[in-house]
Amino acid sequence: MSTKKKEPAGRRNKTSSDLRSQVVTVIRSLPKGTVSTYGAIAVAAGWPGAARQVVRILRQVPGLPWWRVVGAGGAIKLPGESGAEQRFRLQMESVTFRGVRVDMKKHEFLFRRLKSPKRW
DNA sequence: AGGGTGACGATCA
DNA sequence: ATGATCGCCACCC
Repeated sequence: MSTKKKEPAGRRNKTSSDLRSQVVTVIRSLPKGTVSTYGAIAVAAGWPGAARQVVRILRQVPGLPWWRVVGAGGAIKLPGESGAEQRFRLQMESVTFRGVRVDMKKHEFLFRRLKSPKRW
């Protein structure tokens, strides 16, 4: 074994395409009338801390229910017209707001045990 | 190689 | 609640 490279521990070494497909799957699993956050999706996809990548994927992959993904606390992060459209689409799915943010108490989709004791 | 960017997120003033 | 800062990650000059 010559020059064996060590991978930084703790970091996912899977290719971005793997993670990307997982993120896509997670996003597509969001039921109508529910929402999730960039960060939560990253965690659910096994990619904690990669909220920004979730955004990138969201923009790059067509056909995803992008409007069901909001910022932490239910904030609409999309600027301008796009943000208005997102809110409109959500309200169309009976998602309610509390001021400028989604009422997460009622609509946030909880993925299977993001944290919590054993068993996922 | 080096630096800038973003639909982020948590923390602090 | 608002704005600044810092940490994070992949992508694009």
